[in-house]
Amino acid sequence: MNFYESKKVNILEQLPLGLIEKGSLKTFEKGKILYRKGEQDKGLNFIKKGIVGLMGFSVSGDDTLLRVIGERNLLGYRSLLSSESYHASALALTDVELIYFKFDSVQQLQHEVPELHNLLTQTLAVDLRRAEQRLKDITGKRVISRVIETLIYLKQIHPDHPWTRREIGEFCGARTETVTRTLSKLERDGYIQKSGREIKLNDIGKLLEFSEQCEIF
Amino acid sequence: MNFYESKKVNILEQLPLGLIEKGSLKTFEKGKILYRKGEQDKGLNFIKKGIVGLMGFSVSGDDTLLRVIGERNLLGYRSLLSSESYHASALALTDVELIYFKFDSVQQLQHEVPELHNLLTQTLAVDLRRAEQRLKDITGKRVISRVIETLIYLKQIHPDHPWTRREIGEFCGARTETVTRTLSKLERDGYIQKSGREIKLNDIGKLLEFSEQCEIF
DNA sequence: CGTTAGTTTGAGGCAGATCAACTTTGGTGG
DNA sequence: CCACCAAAGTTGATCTGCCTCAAACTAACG
Repeated sequence: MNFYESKKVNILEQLPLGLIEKGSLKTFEKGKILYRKGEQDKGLNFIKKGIVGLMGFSVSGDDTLLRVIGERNLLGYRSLLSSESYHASALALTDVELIYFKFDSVQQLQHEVPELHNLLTQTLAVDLRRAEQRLKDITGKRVISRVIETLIYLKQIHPDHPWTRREIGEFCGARTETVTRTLSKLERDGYIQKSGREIKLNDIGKLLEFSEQCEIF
Repeated sequence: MNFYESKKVNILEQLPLGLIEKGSLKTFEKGKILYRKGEQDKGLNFIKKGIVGLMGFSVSGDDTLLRVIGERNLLGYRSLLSSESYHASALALTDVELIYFKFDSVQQLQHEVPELHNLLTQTLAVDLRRAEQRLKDITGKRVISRVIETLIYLKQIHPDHPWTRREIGEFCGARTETVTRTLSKLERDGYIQKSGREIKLNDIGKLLEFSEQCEIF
């Protein structure tokens, strides 16, 4: 079980119809900010359509893609459940449609939809594993392994999204130029195929095998 | 609110006496492994005495200190709440005494001690913030800032523990030699005082100010 | 007091960043 | 449908922060 392995969970099943009806629909164009680091808001956002990136922005321009939230997933639960303000900003990586649910407190969530509360606890636990594994990878592994694992992960979440070199780099801690060079090498060695902006992974098993090879001194 | 800021929570208040009596006492010498990555166990460990490090071990020897669990805190809740196996190993950083509570399932925890379940959810959410902020720092900031913030954080958790260069480095993604050099520089510039193996922070505000200065360009 | 773990300092190397110039892609409006 | 343009990607040259290796020193502990 590594960070790039992901089980898809159907959050929708845990959202009672009554709740959904109370939610309000919002739309954001690609590139727009859904919310900013530091803002305080006790609410949940259900991503109906599109992909959202949880971003750690930096003055010097080396932004980090902390988390990727795909369709039919929730956003904002970490802040709600910790009663903290947002620790990062949410960016629309595509055009996004979401349903926003307002809560007054964690207690309300827990009381009104206890199953959802439990599901979110579990999601937090999985997110934490993923973040800590990436923390380990980012210092311990070379860039080629990180790019490979990031490719696999991002493709899994949203196979059809044309992930940019920038996004891949921001996720695994590398510059776009470095990602480009790495992808070129992977294509030369027959592990992937690039056609225009599209990246096709030939064989995930072989890729992971190659990734491990690269770590042996 | 950054990763190195930490609020102390008293878990003990949430542990009913009945539960504590059912727990079993275990002791580990410094350097011993409490549990290993991959093991499966539905239980909680209450650290009665000592400090535990959650470690990401690596064949090449660049280990990562993922989390530090101090006295009167719990360990093992991420695995319990996600129903996953341990994603990292737990290492006794000092001699450790703990009380182990066996659970059959998340449901049991939630049913028998719902307040504890809620507290753990909140803890997960805070841990996730911390991990993601470190993820951002480790790529975006230079080693000197990371060492400074790590010093502040580790000192906060356990002021009296003689944190080693290795532990500091394993926490912030740096080699012991690099940590040594950084600490020497910080001492030369009057920000800290080293006496033997002891590190004294003169002024946390000044340290953080200096940390930010180092990030300009 | 010897042994082991931790610290310090120096010299040299390298993975990946940075800088710069150029090409390709894909969306937009005329 | 094509021309245009901004955004994304590529490639090369150079630089550098931190790692690596090595060797000596110091603290802690049975």
